[in-house]
Amino acid sequence: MNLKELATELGLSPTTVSRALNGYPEVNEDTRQRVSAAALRHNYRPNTRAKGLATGRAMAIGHVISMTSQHEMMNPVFADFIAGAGEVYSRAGYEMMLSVVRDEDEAQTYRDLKARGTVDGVIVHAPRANDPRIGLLTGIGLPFVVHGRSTGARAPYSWVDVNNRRAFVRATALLLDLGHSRIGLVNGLEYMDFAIRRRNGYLEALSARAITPDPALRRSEEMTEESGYRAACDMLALADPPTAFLVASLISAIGVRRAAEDRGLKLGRDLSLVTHDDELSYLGNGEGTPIFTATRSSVREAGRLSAAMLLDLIADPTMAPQTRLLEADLVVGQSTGANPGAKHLLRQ
Amino acid sequence: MNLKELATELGLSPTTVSRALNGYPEVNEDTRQRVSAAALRHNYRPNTRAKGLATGRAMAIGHVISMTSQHEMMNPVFADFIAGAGEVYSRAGYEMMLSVVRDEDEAQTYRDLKARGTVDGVIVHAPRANDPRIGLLTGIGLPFVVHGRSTGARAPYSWVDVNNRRAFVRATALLLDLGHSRIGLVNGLEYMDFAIRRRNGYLEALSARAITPDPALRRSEEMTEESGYRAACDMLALADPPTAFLVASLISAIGVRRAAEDRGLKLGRDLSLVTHDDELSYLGNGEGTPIFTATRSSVREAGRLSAAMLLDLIADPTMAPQTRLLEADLVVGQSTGANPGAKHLLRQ
DNA sequence: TTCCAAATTGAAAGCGCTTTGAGCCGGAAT
DNA sequence: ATTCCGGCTCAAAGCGCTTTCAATTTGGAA
Repeated sequence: MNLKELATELGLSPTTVSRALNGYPEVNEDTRQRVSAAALRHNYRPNTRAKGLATGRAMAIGHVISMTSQHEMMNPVFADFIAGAGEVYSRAGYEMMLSVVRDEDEAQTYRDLKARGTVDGVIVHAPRANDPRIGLLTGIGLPFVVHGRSTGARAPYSWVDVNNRRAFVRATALLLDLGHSRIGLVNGLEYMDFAIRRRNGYLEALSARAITPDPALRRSEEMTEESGYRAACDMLALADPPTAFLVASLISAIGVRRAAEDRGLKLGRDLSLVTHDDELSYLGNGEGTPIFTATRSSVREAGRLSAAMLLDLIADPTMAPQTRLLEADLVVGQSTGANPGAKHLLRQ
Repeated sequence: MNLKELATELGLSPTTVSRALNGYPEVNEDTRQRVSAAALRHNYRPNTRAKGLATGRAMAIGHVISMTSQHEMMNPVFADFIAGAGEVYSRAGYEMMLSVVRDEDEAQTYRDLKARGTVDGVIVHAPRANDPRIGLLTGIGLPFVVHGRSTGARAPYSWVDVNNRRAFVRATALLLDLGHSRIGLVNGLEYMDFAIRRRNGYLEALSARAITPDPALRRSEEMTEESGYRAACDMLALADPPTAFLVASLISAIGVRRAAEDRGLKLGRDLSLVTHDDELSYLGNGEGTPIFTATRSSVREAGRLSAAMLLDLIADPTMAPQTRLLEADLVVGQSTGANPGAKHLLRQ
């Protein structure tokens, strides 16, 4: 059933039917009722492509997921982010298009998306320092919002990000307050912008207390359970091991916990741990008291905000770049406690 | 830059340019070269919507993710599944469309997708027993492939599934062989088809050894770390606790491990555990010897196979429904061992 | 030399919608 | 009575592509 058929059946012109369904004011109310009823009866929906062709709008947003050929890692926060974004798109009548591409094809993918008019805008995931995608997208004139930021970007651009630096400053300070001075950082890959900011937060908090950071207490890897485990094992095997860990993801934190338990160390008593928690739906951090003390920020909410911002940008292309900095909560759970070896210091 | 402009610049008709770019045989080879070069030079890409309108094909596949309003869970295997499917789509020139909808809107979403011609086919995720989507999609004539199966479906339909029953029969048998007779089942929600099949496998293996299953040793919940933890805590607190667990997901298994460690039980020594492992990219099960003994099957590969099957079905609509049953590997890791309390039995 | 088939190109219609510009009608204003 | 206007409706063009059908050219067969 298409517009023409529907119009014929109603004894109206396609013009009027189109207007009736799109809420134009000049159509008679009775007519509109008749049209709506008929449309409903036949489950009529305007053809997406025809409508898009006529209006010039795709009513779709692109998400490009690039996969490094070496370690084909699917970003675990991705699922929750798009769940949030998807809610917003649905409500606004937009579709979400996903492209899974190899790293080296990413730039061409954006160019294609623009040239073929497949989408009205894109969300940029997992930005790095000096991320080339920002310049590229600005250049080709495809509206975009970055989930995260890119240190080193020259011109302004739209983004939604968590205050990663601040979160890790506070987390580090918490551990320092508990008497820990040897704090291991189990970070994500440090070409990722968020990881850079978290490291900076960690270093900043240490230097605020005049503590010289020990490079042996820093690891930067893909955030898997396995890498968290290995990082913790290695650091705990040092002559002067850390008494606390600051971890970039709940998944890595689970690996750290496994390493601790391998050595009979109980978290919160023998060893402290603070992790970042993206509030992934399938990885709850305990229901009452959190299992892990954590810097917490909902990635799903970030998805909602990014999507809404992008739709605004598309609606009004003259709008200046928008930014939104979210603060992470610092929630205290069962994985932190005073440094047992430093009790005498705390008593002073 | 559109077709007409490109044609004008080349002094050709749009017809010829279109044919040249689409590889029709009747165009002169020299002409084709000229056209290709010009297209490349201007980064010309045919407009998706115009092309779709003219050909009647959307060149897009839909994935509808429904979210129960109660517990807004994003299926953790979803990300890896679409990574696999996405690879296949890209190679074939298809786009992937994602719709995040509320449970109650799901049926209407499929109808819309069909009526608006947004996609050429869909993948059905997370099927339940007697899943209404199968009848619906068959009825409206939208090609589809189910990732999983639906017990109780009347007519044949296309699917890609793991042999869940068999996997859990084997896993249970392994535990029985190790002398465990009280085996706790930490299953997913049992309206999910895969969970039904896993439970059946478990029960079948028990009855094959004439063991009466104890309902107190069975839990069926959403597969989160927290629910795994709670299930294990509850069962371990029984007067006659299980000596082994069979778990439906690596995430739940991590919760079970936490429960075990809370009570000072070491996996593989004091308590055995076999879990299903979907080989999620961010949740590796150890690199050498697996951490958990597991029934293993790559969900990413299932994504690839499902996508390929769907594209075949779309290419030839007369094709009969296709099916593909994958066998899970049973890999022995560090989480299983002989039942310490049953050693005397084994020695017999 | 004539004719036909093959090779190559183009004009135009059509995909299903939106939107511009115009038309029609009845009643109010002049 | 004439003009004008508001309220509705419609014809037709156009969005950018594909594809049918027709036209033209060319080379060789007759």
